[in-house]
Amino acid sequence: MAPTTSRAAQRAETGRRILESAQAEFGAKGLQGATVRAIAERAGVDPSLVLQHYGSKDALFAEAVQLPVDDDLGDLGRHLRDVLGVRLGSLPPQTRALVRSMLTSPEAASAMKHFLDERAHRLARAGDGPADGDTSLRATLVVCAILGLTIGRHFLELDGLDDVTGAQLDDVVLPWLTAALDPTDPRTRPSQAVVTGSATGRSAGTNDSATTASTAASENT
Amino acid sequence: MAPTTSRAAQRAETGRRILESAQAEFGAKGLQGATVRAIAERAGVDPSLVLQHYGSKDALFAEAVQLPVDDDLGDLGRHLRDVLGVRLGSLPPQTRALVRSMLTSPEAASAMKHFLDERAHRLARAGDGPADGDTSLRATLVVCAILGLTIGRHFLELDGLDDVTGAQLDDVVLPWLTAALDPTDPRTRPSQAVVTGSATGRSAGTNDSATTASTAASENT
DNA sequence: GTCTATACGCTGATAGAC
DNA sequence: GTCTATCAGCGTATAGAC
Repeated sequence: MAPTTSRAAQRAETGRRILESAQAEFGAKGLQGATVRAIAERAGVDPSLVLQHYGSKDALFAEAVQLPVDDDLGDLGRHLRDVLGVRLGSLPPQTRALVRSMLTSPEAASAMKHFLDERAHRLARAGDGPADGDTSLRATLVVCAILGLTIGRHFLELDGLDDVTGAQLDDVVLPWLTAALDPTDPRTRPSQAVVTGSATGRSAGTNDSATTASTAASENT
Repeated sequence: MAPTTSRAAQRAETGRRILESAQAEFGAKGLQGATVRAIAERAGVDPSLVLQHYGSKDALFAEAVQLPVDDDLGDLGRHLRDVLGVRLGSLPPQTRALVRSMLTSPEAASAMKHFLDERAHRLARAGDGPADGDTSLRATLVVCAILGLTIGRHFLELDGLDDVTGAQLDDVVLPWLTAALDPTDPRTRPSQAVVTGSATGRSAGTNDSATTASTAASENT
């Protein structure tokens, strides 16, 4: 476009293309699976140029998985919409690359751990309820649930998540997640709390095996 | 022991040791990261014996990630205790190997998807509430949350999960998970949020102006 | 600045000696 | 039955020609 396409600008542009290709390749194949040759081919450059720009494959990976600054943590609903791709077309390439490699690369695992730890920490502090001993656990619950949903949606493509609507997010998922943060919510208390006066009769159906497990609290390690 | 320590029995025993070593190695390094040589060394046998017994590395992996038949799905609390290692010392080696590789191996991803899909399906059918359109979503929510907790606990070692007690499982995690399955819960419908104070209404502006993550999400091949 | 050629290690897998 | 020796391929990374 501009007539002044200096060599430095050209090089920077090439570096940017390489980085984008690396994000895509890392996001698809992971750190080990992605090869320098494939990244170069995707970027339309020579393999040696990739190492020329970023020194090594690991250094390139470290650059490629730098997550965008997570501005507004408070808006859980927006974040959930982004992460489930209801609003975004898909996951951001940095996130996809980091998640893809977090189980097989110690560096990626560490980066993801610190990212989620801080998220949980900020989420715990943002809670308005009294900070009891379970506060950090509750925040971590939410963070892990979002992580599990991200994987189930974008990496495993589970059947139950392939067509979630924004309405379902607001009506089902979001209330459930916010409830986990509230220690006073009846849903996160020991005994089943029937708040409304028998709204649907035996809605708590204790004969169902899924709800009977909270009785035996004797076991420990 | 028996006088008939035949060569066939010896061979079967060797094969079993190889399989155990493979599970441990796959669980630690993943399918790509684990090498036939390392598996053999862990088992105390020659590398060629590994291929001799199982034909190929992929075939060995397929054997190694055969999850134990999940008998009683109903007992969510027990499953949660197992999966978080509060009861078990750690994750079963098959599970660990499969989870470790599910993001980088298409075969492992497919195996995990089908496993979780069936789990969610059975969980949805076990619900006593009326099967509305959100039933499969609710069951998948629980399944994904457990998956996320498993990863956060055993693979990322998040701070908020490093010392969960059985009591916390019963008092906060379990009620939260079971609540997700119940559509008749009065708070499973849109209610006021706890933390954000916004984004609870369904029609909360879905078209924000500044989203940092969506900038680099345009390019693809 | 970019590409060619290549060094070097490690991988899975195979054939044959003991 | 088990192990030794080896092959063929692909990986990253580097040195030097254009």
